[in-house]
Formats: sequence, C-alpha cells, structure tokens
Amino acid sequence: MSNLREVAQIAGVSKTTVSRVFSNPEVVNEATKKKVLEAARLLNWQPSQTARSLALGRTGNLGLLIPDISNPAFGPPVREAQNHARQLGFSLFIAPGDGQSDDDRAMVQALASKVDGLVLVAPRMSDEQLNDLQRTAPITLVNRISPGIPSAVVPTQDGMNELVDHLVKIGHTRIAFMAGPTYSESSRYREYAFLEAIDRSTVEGLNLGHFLPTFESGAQATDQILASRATAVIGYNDIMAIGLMNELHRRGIRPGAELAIAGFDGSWLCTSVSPALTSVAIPFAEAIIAAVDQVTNLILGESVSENRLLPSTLIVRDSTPSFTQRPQAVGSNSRLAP
Amino acid sequence: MSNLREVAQIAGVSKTTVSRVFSNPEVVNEATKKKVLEAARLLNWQPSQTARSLALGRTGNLGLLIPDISNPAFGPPVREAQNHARQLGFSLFIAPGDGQSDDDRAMVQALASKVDGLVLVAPRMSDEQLNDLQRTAPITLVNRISPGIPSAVVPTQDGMNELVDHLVKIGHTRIAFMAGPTYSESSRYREYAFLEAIDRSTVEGLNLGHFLPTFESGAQATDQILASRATAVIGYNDIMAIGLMNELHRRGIRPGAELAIAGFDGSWLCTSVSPALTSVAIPFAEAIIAAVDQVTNLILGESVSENRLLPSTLIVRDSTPSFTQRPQAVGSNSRLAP
DNA sequence: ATGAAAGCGCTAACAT
DNA sequence: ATGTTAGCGCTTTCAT
Repeated sequence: MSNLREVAQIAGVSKTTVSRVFSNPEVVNEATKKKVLEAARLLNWQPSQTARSLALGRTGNLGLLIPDISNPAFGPPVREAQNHARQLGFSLFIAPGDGQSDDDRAMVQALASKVDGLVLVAPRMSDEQLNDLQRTAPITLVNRISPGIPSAVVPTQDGMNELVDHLVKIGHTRIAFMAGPTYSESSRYREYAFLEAIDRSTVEGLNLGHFLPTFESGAQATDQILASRATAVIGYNDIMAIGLMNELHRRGIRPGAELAIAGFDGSWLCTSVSPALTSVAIPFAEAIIAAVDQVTNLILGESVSENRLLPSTLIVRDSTPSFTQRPQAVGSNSRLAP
Repeated sequence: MSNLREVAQIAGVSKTTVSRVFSNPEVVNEATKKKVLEAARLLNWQPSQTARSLALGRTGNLGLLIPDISNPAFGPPVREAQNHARQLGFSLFIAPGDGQSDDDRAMVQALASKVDGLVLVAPRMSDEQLNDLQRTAPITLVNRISPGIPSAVVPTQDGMNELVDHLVKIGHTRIAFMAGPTYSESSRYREYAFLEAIDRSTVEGLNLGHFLPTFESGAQATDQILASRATAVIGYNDIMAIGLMNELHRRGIRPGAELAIAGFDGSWLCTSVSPALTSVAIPFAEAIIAAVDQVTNLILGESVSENRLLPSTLIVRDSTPSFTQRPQAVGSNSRLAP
C-alpha cells in the first residue's frame, strides 16, 4: 500500500496536513481537505494503524478475557462490551479461555502486548500472576478480587442466599451443590457462599464435590445426586444444571417435579430447556462494561473507582416449582410436602 | 516502559544484538544472550509489538468474523481456530457480528486495518463489499462463495438432501422449513437447498418464511407450523429449532412424538435439550481452520487452493423418531403411520 | 558473532 | 491554515 508521503505529494500538501485530515479534520481548510481526501481515495490509502500506534504510544485496543466462549452466558455481554468500547474509541479483542484449563496465561500474555489494557473476567490466575500481568498493561477484573486491581464484581453471597431461601421456602430441607473446578475462583466463591447460606438456614446442605463446568459434568453427578436423597440441586453454573436436567430426562425422572434444579449465570439457555431453569442471573454485560470503563480510565490516566458492586437477580422458573404447584413427587427421591 | 536501547546499554551490547536475542536467538553467543536476557528481566522489558509490526510490515494478527457469538455452534470452533492460528505464529482477533443485523461491515472495517488478514464466516455483505474489503487486507471466506476469494465451504445441498431423505424414510410426507433472515447468505443457501431437496423427493414441502435466527423466532413460528399440518419441521439453525421445541413443550405438545424437528449446525445445544435434536452438523472448526491456513498463505504470498469443500454430517437424534419407535401421534397434528 | 546506520509510516511540537 | 523537523521502538542490510 501507499503511504502518507505519496498522498501528500499527489495532493500537493505536506505530510502533516494529510495527517491532520485524518486525525483532526476540523482544523484544516475545506478545499485542501477535499484535495487530500481525493488523493487518498485515488491511492486507496488509509493511515497505517501500526505506524499510528507507534507514534501515539497507544494501540487503541483493549483485550477481554472470557473464561469460556462456548458458554452462552458470555455471548451477549461480549457484544455489548465491544460496542461500548468502540464508543470510547477502542477496539475490543477477545481472548477465549478454554473453559476447562486451569491457566489462561498463555492466551492472555499474547494479547497483553498488543493492547493498551485488559479486562479479565473471572481469570484463572493467582494474585501474583495478575500482578505480573499488570506490569505489562493496565488491567481490571470482573467477578474476581485481587489486591490493588480495580474490579467490577457481583457479590455471590446475596444471590446464593436468595436462592437457598427460595428453595427452603418452597419446602426443601436437603439441598445439594455441584461445585465447579477448584481452579476457578468463581466456583470457590459460590461454593463458599453455598455453605454460608446453608449455615444461616435451617436446612441440610450437601456439597457434591468439584466438577468441570461442562454439560457432561451435570450428567456425571447424577448418580451421586440421586443417592444423596437431596430434593434440590444447585449447579455452579447453568450449563452444569442443564446437563443434570438432561440426564434426568434421559432416565425418565422429571426435573422440577421430582428434583428441583437451579443454576447460576442466568444465560439465555435457562429458557431454552424444559422446565425452564431457575437461576441467579449475573449482570455480566453491566459488569464488563463497568470494567471497560475502568481500564480506559486507567489508560487515560484518570482516577478509577476501586471496586464496583453490581447486584445479581434471582429468577425463579419452573425447575423449582413450589410443592403446591407440582405433581406429587414419586420414586426414590420422593418426599412429603411439608 | 523501557526500550531496546536501554536494555542494550545495560547489557553493554548494541541494539542490534538485543533485537536478535528476541527474534533470532540461535545466531547470538550464549554468554551475550544471557547478559541481554538478564538486562531485559531487570527492566521488565519485552519488545514492543507495535514497533515490531511497523518495522516488519506485519502485525502478526488475524481477524475472524463470526456472525453470532451467542450461537453455541461457534464457541468451540473459535477456540480451535485460535489455537491453530497461534501455532502459525498469529494472534486471532474476533469480531462478533451481532447475529441480527444485516451489516457486519462496521465491525469488520475496524478490524481490517489492525490485522494482516481476515477470515469471514458467512459474512452478511455483498460481493462488492467483500471486494472492497479485500483491498485493505487479504480475506478468505467460510460458508460463503464470492468470485476471486478463496473459501472453505460445507455444501448445503448434500446435508439437506440427507436430512429430507431421512424424514421421508421415517414416514413424513409434509415437511416445513423455517428460513433465516433474507440478508443471510447461509439461510438463502439452505432455503434453496430445501426446495431442491423437496423437488427431488416425493413429498410436500412448505416454506414457512423468513425469521430472525433466534430462539424466540422458533416460538413465533409455532402457530403457523401447527396450522400447516406439517409433520416435520426443519429449522434454519439449531437455535430456531430448539426455540420451536421449547414452545411446543410449553403448549403440551410433544416434540419428536407429535412433531418431528430438525436443525442445522450440530452445536452442542442439540444434546442439551429433550428430545435431543436431529441436526446437520457443520464442521465449522475444520472449515475455519482451513480458511485460516488460506489467509496465512495469502499473507505469506504463497499459493492458495481456491475452494476447500468439507462434508456435513447428518446426526439423527430423538427429535425425529421413526414411526415404529415413537408413540402414536395425537391431536391436530396426528397422522397415521404409513 | 556483533555493530552502525537507515528506515518502517505516522504524529506532534514548533515555527511561519 | 500549513509546513519543518524530530522522533515513536524496532528490524535489517551491510560492514567488521
């Protein structure tokens, strides 16, 4: 491709003028502007972003680490964040964690050197690793707290309390929890919150252990759940809950009716299954957008509010019917209505 | 951050040597290499990608346009493609089309100037617009054909024929099709393929018209489908098919048993619903990887095979049971087994 | 094996 | 309103 100099030559102006036409158009004369634009079009030229970045010391790029791009919970938020970033004058590049590995670093490191700042959603990294990263580029966190790093988080405890309270209210006295992998901070938060919620309640809680955050894990846990005689199960995320639901279907056990199920995230998947899944909806879009605002402020050297808090919302659906609504439970998991 | 010169100074070598340590290490003496590395670590320095890009004339970045990042069909392929790209020495940046707009250009244009090449998956752009884009950066296409642009495509007709043949074989004589939006080339391909498949069959086909490729559209079409007296419905994609399935559930109509349903894409969503969705699986991962290979070849100035063809696979699941397997159909959609 | 010097394409003072 | 000049931080011939 041609370059600024050639355009300047053809337009009969200096390089500076050409530069200005593309970065600060108001300041240049209409007539000369037209000449320059004409020359540029003639050569099919547009400013090299790379050269621009070098001169400016900024790429205009932001990196976004998503733990699992296959998780429908993240699709819509990513799009919103991208639009938001563009409005701020930044391009947003996505690094998809693989959802099942305990280390996002390889992916993120590659990105870090190509962007002005990073937003990490529930990163699977130690505080120390986050600190290292921070020396390469400014970062902010979503649903993760680490000393000295701004973040936007949705407190887990509130949502978990609400969910457990709901289950108790509709009559459950033995509630199980499928935790995600141990390397996931999010899962640890939720696991801890579950135990807390049970503590402050009057019912029995049962931690089924750790599973990969996949659809298959839900099925995998089924035997254990049925044996546990719990009447309600909470999944670390919607995907696992739905995996369980599906396996129950397969075995001829009616989810909702015979075993109450709830998830976390509130992805659109919840309403794509039958019965629709009760879930604690996490406002990922808002959180990520808040974090994007934080990094851009960090980048521009402006002050940044340390920790934004955003509320979750319990969305009750058919997978946790109250006893009056649902058919009498039967089978090995049956229990009497209170 | 510090720069190459400072590192050179501290290590007591020239800039050139430092540069070589990071781009062509074999060629420099072990001892000096160690000194340089030491100095770099001391300053926490790593080469500026931007400066590097400018000098090399290449960014080392690839852009990937995905029509709808919320569609589970694309999550896993994107991850695979990213890994593949990294192995080729490129970072892959994702541009999420919004899935419902008729124009991906804004998003793509921004990317185009920041990458060495682009892979466009089923782009919603005219051939002309694609040609314009091509003047900014080399591009290759997935599931889209445009004159003069290399592509990796999965022929639609074969998959559609297989699917229709299957439905006919299990006894259906009136098959409906929910098309996607008119601006989607993919949908047009599939719509056309459906009509062709019906033509060469002995059964009746029914085109229900165009819908947004969303979960909600599936529900939206339900009335029309029930009124149509079709016994089988093919959705433009899995999401729409599952939306329909869900709505049937809500109305107390049993998908599979009372109305056969099939989708396209073969996303993991298919096995997350009950009954599991029959679908024509599209090997997006392979196709995107092939396209990535094509762009990188284009970038490196190597020769490129014009059009890679990849086969789809019909995956029959419980949403299209044969009559002998499924309960006798009842209600307004009832029909006699052949 | 290492260094000197020119240049990648743009922006930003600082003139005029 | 426009032009001059000096970089931004790296790579790369070409010497040595």
